[in-house]
Amino acid sequence: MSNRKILVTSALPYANGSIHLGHLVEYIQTDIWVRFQKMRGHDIYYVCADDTHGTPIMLRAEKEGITPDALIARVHDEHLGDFTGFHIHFDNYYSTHSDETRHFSEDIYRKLKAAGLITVRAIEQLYDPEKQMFLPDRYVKGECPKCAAKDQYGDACEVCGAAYAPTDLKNPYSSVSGAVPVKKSSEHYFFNLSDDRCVDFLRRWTREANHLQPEAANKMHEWLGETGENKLSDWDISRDAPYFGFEIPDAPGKYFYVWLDAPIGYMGSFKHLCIRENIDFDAYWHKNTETELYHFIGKDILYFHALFWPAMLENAGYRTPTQIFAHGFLTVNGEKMSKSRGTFITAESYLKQGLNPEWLRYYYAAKLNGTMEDIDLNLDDFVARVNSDLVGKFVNIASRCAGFITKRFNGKLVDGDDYQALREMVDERFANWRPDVIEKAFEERDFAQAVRQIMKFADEANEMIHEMAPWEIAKDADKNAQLQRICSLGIQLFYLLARYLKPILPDTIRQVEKFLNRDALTWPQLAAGEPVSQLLLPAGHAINAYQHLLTRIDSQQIEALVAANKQSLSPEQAGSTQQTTIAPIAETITIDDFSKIDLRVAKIIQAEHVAGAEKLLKLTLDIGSEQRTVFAGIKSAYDPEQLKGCLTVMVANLAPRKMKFGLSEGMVLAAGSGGKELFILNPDDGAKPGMKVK
RNA sequence: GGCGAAUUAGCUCAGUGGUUAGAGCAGCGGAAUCAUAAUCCGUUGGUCCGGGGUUCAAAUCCCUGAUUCGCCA
Repeated sequence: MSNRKILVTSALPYANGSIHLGHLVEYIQTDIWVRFQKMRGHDIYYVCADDTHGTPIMLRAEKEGITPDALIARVHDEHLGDFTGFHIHFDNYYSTHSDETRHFSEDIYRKLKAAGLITVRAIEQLYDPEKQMFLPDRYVKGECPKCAAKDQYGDACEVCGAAYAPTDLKNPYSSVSGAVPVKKSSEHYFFNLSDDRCVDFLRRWTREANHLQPEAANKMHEWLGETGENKLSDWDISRDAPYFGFEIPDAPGKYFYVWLDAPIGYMGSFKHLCIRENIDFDAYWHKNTETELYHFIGKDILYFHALFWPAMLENAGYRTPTQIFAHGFLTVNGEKMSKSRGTFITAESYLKQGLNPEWLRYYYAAKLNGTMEDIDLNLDDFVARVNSDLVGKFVNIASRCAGFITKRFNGKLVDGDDYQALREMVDERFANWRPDVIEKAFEERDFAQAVRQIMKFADEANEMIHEMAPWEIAKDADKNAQLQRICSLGIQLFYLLARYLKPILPDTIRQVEKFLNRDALTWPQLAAGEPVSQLLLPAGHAINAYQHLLTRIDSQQIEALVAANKQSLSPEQAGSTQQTTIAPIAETITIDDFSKIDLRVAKIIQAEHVAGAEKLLKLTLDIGSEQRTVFAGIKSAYDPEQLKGCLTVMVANLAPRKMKFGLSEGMVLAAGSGGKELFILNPDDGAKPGMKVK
């Protein structure tokens, strides 16, 4: 196979937060793939960096009373430490706040400008007069224009889900200073993504040469629209001072938006590596290069990597990525990671609790299949799977054979005719053991498939040892040769498995290399027609004494990990929650006003989903004298089944209202802000349907 | 509201028109004692989300509904 020249990146983690298990999906996925390619002898570089610019970094540094440079230097070290702890090996881990990244940002910008793809126009935004800065959407809070919920961010309402512009918020305030923001106009620089040159190029690029996974290509097609449709808008790439980033050439007080220089950070990091190791940068980034460039990313940032980024590169005269590999999100126990449940687990805490990073690497590998599907870290399954596969199956093979080899044969595996017999046995029994199946799965990032294959062979190896029962043979001194043959076979099979597992378990396999007295294991490669036995250790090879390679996970360790990551709501958070949920008391009314409302105890005799309704449940209520149909907006919090037979309270004299799904004859009473926070009223035991509530 | 994805055994997942739907783990019964209680054999377990359709044949293709998750408005 010819030597491929490959450059690989993982997305740049933001320098404003710790690495957690969700991040690690991507870095572990990338690292496994890179190690696999390295083992096969390809020239491959893996670069990454911290993404260091933008308002959040600036404000956080200010809050901590340090400079942004000091903040990003500290976080850089933390991130790199976390990655190293998980055996993620970068050829370079750099920072976007670097001369190299500045150079390419300016270079690309100038080329786009020269091509007439940059325009300047004034836009109006919210401005914090006290802090004297423009406010990103997330830094403006106020009341939702639709549902009036308080303390909502400037982009979307967390209560009703409405999306809007920050200027739509009622009673807006700056979450930086608390001041009331004012509208202010300023000039912004735009990359003309809607230009035909970009749109036509992207239409082509997103569809051809497997640049994107099929699911991703479909999504891009949705964003691009049909030919003739112009769905893309120009991209605002500038931000006004004060901003931590690179100032735009010839535009004093204007800075590149962090998302412009983030992907350019890939180039910056690689350039830095090139200088250090004397690599030809242009060979990898020149327009007509035959080198390969792959970006591993999360599906959330596809937009930037599959639209903005190739359009920028293409129009600035650089090569575009060979492929974008997007993965899904991580859930823990089937749910979003949650700080209150303790499933928002940081990389640091995992390592600090003394858990083996390779457990996680293996588990992720067993789940990753190269698609954009989310993957679930089920903690019980994690313990069972790792213990069973790695300790029970894989490591056990070495453990159960090595003792005899060391004690009885001084570490020496069979040679001569016995070696020949061993080879024949392997070829007969493992004729289907073709490296290309596993190799193809690794290449396609279908690690789950690779792991299934590898474990199937581990199962077969254990079965084979069991059939030959070396512990029986060992009792008969005359059968020494046979014993050595069986145990040599076990070790040989273990050796093969170790080679396949090396990209996933680099540290364990390093110990295996010592145990097997071998230099760095390479990828098993068989020419067509060559027998599997070609891959074995040579005749008469001597191994070292076995020391155990991997321990099992104790589920108590997992419990401790979750406990360590469990955050009870801080007083501050609890306070703000209260603020949002306790609405002010309304205007005083008289008893007569109240008595106009006829409240009745109602029994829910039927509750069902309403076809096509997002929030409604259809309830049939018994109020003694009659039955009523009521559509209630409580679907987000209640399952129809759990409501059947319950008693609640309804407004019985509310004017009926015609809804899309039928007539609603009253309403049931519920408390709460909405979503899951919704609680219907229950009368105390003894209440009967129809009773008046007063 | 529009678009898309997912839904298969207790758990995690294979299986894109072809025997009676599979694996690993868990469970149950047994064997074994080389191995860190690891291993091996046997076995229980399924409305393939529901309903309808196409077909000689459907987990698989089509329609429809439910649920979950995304993206867009």
